[in-house]
Order: sequence, then structure tokens, then C-alpha cells
Amino acid sequence: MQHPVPLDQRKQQILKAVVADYTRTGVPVGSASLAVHLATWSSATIRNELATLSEVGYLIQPHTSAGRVPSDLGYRYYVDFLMDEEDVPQAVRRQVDPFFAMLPTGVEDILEIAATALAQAADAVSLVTAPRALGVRVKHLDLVKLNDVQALLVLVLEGNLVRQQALRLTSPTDQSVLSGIAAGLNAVVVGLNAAGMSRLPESIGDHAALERDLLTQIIAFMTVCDAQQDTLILHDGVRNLLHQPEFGDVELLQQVIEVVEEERMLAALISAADLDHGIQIMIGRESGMAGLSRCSLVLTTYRAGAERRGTIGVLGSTRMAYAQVGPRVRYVAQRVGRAVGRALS
Amino acid sequence: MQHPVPLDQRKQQILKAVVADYTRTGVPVGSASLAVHLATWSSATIRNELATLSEVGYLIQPHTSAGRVPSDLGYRYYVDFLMDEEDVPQAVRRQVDPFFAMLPTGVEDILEIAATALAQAADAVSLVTAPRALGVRVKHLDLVKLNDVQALLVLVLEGNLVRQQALRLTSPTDQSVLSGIAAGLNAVVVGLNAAGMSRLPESIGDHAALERDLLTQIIAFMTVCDAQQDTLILHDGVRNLLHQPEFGDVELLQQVIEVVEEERMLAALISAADLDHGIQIMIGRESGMAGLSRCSLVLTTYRAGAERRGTIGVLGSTRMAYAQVGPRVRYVAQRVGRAVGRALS
DNA sequence: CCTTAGCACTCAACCCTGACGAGTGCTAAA
DNA sequence: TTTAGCACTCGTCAGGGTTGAGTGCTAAGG
Repeated sequence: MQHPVPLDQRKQQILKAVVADYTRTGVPVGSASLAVHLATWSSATIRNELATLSEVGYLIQPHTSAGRVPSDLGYRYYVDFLMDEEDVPQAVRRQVDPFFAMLPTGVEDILEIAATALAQAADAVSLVTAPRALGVRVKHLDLVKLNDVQALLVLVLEGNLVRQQALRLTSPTDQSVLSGIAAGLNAVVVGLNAAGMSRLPESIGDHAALERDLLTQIIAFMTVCDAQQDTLILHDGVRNLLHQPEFGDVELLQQVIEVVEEERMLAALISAADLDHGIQIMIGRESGMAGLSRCSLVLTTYRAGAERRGTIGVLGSTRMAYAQVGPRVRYVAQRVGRAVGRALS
Repeated sequence: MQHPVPLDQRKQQILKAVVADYTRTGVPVGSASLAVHLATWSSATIRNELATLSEVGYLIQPHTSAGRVPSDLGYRYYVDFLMDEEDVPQAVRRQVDPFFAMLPTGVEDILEIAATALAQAADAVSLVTAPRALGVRVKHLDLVKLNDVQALLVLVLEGNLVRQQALRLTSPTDQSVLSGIAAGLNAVVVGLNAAGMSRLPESIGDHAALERDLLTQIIAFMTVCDAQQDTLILHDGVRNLLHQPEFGDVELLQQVIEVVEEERMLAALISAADLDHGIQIMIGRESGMAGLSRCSLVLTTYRAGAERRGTIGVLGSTRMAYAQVGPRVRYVAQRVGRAVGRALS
């Protein structure tokens, strides 16, 4: 991001008022309507200021005789320097909290609930990724015979994530033998992650070739799991976009829905986000995604325990109420973190 | 459905031509354009026939000087008596088949792939429910200690469906004890469904109260699973609606998306469908769902093995090409059935 | 009796026009 | 430096005329 043009006190106040007005009404805002809010100056003075704000690129005029609309850059300035975040109102808290009052065991269930809750709380499309823990650890494993050449691996990971995968068997093997191997492996691998397990196969002698082969396959599968973890993206609330005037244009809507349904694009976007600083707001073209030129993303992480973290956030119109959305995303993130942490036991 | 008004040969031919034209163009079709297709009669003759077809309710005139559009009833007559189903073109087969070339283990993965494939093949919103088998049988179970008051039940069901659920422990129990109980239960319950298991707890004496308690909870959970099975509905392809002219109206789009995102409504609809006769087509208001008055559903079952069946189908505009969509839904259903059956081993 | 050419009629869609008004930029005075 | 005043721009909206697709009816012809 390039250095923002500095603004004096009055210009800041006016820019802030433009953003507030436009967010509320969705209509380009003119000097007259600003003059009633900012009674200190006349409409003519404000007009002059608006002209310079347009010159430096913070405001845009849709056409000559229209009011001003904040540009992406204008929103950026607003978000970085002017915005006063609002508390999450009681009404919203009371809407969100019940979702987390039920206590499902599976992390996936919690995430699905979180997506619904956030979509409702922020009146936008919600996005949630599964909690990523680099090198998630094994809590328990089991092997179930499928047929002569395949066995099903059932892995219980930290956070009660359950993963299954078919493993190939080099020779027909009874369920009782598989159970024995599973018990043996459990004694060794519990509490280890993929990296921690990588040396284990070497220590198994030739007398247990099958066991070693299975362990190798298990490690490979866990490595894949690690890599895949944040390609899973849940979303909800596309309907919330539809009652916004800017999406009355079906063209625009189409582009946005295409991006949302094509999870890969979102995954790329989310993994590109820099979430070390609490919350990341991507405004309009900042996302670099053509279809989202009129949309903004507000993303944050949720933490469950010290290590596990996932991403949660919303996708909405550039015109969204940033001062409200940010706190609400954080609020839900905190609830999700707590719920996932609880599920982790 | 009430008795349809019978039509003579010529009226049938004209109705069929109206449906074909309107499906292709999306514009109300007039007597002149029909006269070039049906060169046997003049536009005036056709006009007379159109008038009577309107009278009996098979056609609708948007306004006095517009052409005719098929009514729900008109489509119903077309679908029941006039439609010649088209073969699934090679191009579409080549588009669908690769999806099923990959072989994921989990049934859920297959369903997700199927949703994507069908949405593409039918150019509409696809809907897929999990395969329902009344009284699904247990293949394997395992118990993992979570903490002093909870244990995680991992159930592997027929078809390699894995389900997990936290169970309450009446007293602190070691993992080794839980593993012993799991082994004991496995010897008894494998191959049984919820109903088959219902008598078992009585036969366990007081010396194994914990085991009996856990078994009771497992049975309860399986019963819930049975009931929930077809509330899981995957969908894909909302974007396909957007390039259709009839959904240029955002109002309409909003209603449809609301129904699709609110899975409960779809679940009600699908479970109300009568799928014993191969394929069910619900046209417009026939679905009884207000938001879907301009949409049609084409649903069928897929079978994996003798007992398991799920529902798969599409939701699209009433104006969809029924002659193409039906066969394509069946084609994908057949592929899904085969894939799920294979995953079932 | 059925078919069809001809014709008057209807009505949405389109384009043009002028009035309106919201909003601007500029200028000159306070 | 601020602000009142004013000319100007331009999108929006309503009215009105034209166009053209499509109809229903009628009367003539097979």
C-alpha cells in the first residue's frame, strides 16, 4: 500500500461524513446534505473540500452533477485512520449466542453453525475455514477390513476431527490381525504429528512388513491432510447480498456468486491474507480478484488453544458498515474459538 | 393431479412446438413463427388452435398482443404425453465421466463431486441427498477417551460412512477399559442396525452397567442418524441460474436462493417427492413452495446395491429443456449409484 | 365444415422531448 | 478564508408519438 495523502482535520471530518452517509443510504452524497450534519461550514466550503478530496483520489463522482462516493482508497483511509469501531449491540449478541449454546462434538458442525451465525450478524456472506494446526496430532486410530485388498483407516485427530481413508493391503488380512496392528500402532503414534511419525517406519523390522507398510500410508495421508486443511471453506448468507441495491445489477451478482461457489479462488484469497495483525480488511480491488471489484472482505483468525487457528470473516459490498462489521466478526471469532477449544477437550 | 383435457393430434403438435420454441428462446411464441416450423397449416389456423389451447389452460398470454407461453399445466401435458427424451450427448458424457474417474473413499466426497457434475451437465442447481438405508448396519465401532466424563464414539457404518458422537461416562474410565468394551461390543453388534440392537442391552447383566449404558447411548445415536439421513442436502450451481433471462428479476432470484440456502425447505420437498416411478418432475407451483413458483424440479433416485438409495436432481427454471434434463439426471444418478456402490465395497 | 387471407385492433417497447432538480464549479463580496 | 449567488451540467422522470409483433374476427374459398 502506498503512502496515503495526509488530510487536515476538516477534510478528515468531511471524508468520514461522506462514508457514513453513503454507507447508510447507498446514494452519492452531496454538499447540501453534508452541510446539515456538519453545521460548522456552509455547503460551498464543503464543496471546495470535496473537490480536493476528489483530486487526491479519496472520492469519486459517478457523473458531473452527482454527489460523491468514497473510492477504494477513500475507504482505506477511513478504515485506517477515521473509523470508530462500534460495540456489538446486545441485540446481535443475543442473536449469535444461542448458536453456540448447543454443543455439537464435531468441529465441522461448529463451523457450519458459525457460518450461519456470522452471516446473520454481519448481513453478508460469511466464510469459515477449518482450524489449521501445522502438524495436527493423532489421538487414536483404527483399522477396519473392507475387503481382501483394502482396509479403512479411521483417524481421530486432536479436536475430535475424524478422518477416514482407504489403505491398500499387500495381502489378505483378517480383521483380528488388523485390530492387533491398530492396537500396536496406537501405543506408538498417539500424540505424534506427521513429522513426528516420519522416523517410525525405519525402526520396524522386516518381521512386520505389513505394519510398516500401513504406517507409511498413514503418514502419507496425514501429510495430505495437513496440506488440505484450509481448502475447506464453508460459506453461508449469499441471500444477504440480494437485498442490497448495488447488487440489483445481475452482472455484478453473477461475478460474486461465481467466486463464492468456486472455493479455490476464496482459498487463494484467504491464504494470501495477512492475519497477524488481528483483523484484515480488503477493500474493493485490493483483493486483486476481478469479480470482487465492488466487494470487501473482513477477515480475522479464531484461536482454539495455543496452536490451532482458523480463518473466519465476511464478504460483502464495499459499502458495508466497517465500523460494525469488524467487531462483529471478532465477536463471532471469539465464540468459535471458544467452542472449538471446548470440543478439543 | 386432475384429469388432463384430451387434445387432438394437431393441438398436441402445436403445444409441443410452443414448448420447444419457448424453451429455446425464452420469448413468448406467436402464430407466425410457429407457421414456419409447422408448414402444414397457416398462421391463422394455428391462431385458432392457440386460442383453444389457452382456453383449456395449457397456454398463457402475458398480455393481449403477445405470443403464448406454456402454463404449468401445459408443461405437465408436454412432459407426460409429448416429450421425446433426448440421448445424453457424447460431449456431456465426456464432461461428467472424469468426475467419477477419481475414486474417493468417503461417500460424502462422491456426493459432493456428483453435485458439481450434475450442476454442470444440466446447467441448473443440483441437489443431492445422502444414500438412505432404513436401518443402516454397523460395520465397526470404537471408543476414544475424551476426558473423565466423555468418550468419543466412532461408528463405521455400511458404505464406509463414519459418524462420531460424544457419549457420557457415568464414571472415569481408562482408555484400556474403553478399548475392551469396544472390542466386546464389536463382537456383538457388527452387522446389526438400530432395530436389531434394541434388545441387546437387556441381555447385559448388572456386572457390566457401563457397557450397557454405552450401548443404550449408541442405539439412541443410530436412531437419530437414521432419521437425519436425508436432511443432509448438498447443492451446487446457483451460478447457473444467473445467466437465464427469467432470473434477471432480482426479486425472483432472491426467493429461489433463499429456498436453496434454507436446506430444511428442500428436505421437505424432496421427502414429499414420489420417486417410485423412476423420475419425478415437479413443475412450477406443483411444488407448493411459494418461492419456487417459476422453477421446476427434476428428481430421481440413485441406487447403490439393493437397499441403499439416495435422491439426486436439479432445480431450474420452469422453462428448462425437460427432454434433455431428465436423461442427464438419470445418467449422473447411475454414475453416482455405481460409485457409491463401489465405495460400499 | 374446415381452412385461410385480410384487416382492424391492441399493447408493450422504443425513442424523443421537455421539465425538473440535485449538485457542481466559479466568482465576487464579506 | 469563507460563503452567498449564479450559471451550468446532467441524470431522472413523465408525456406522447411511432413502431411492430401478435391477436381476434370475418368473409371468401376449397
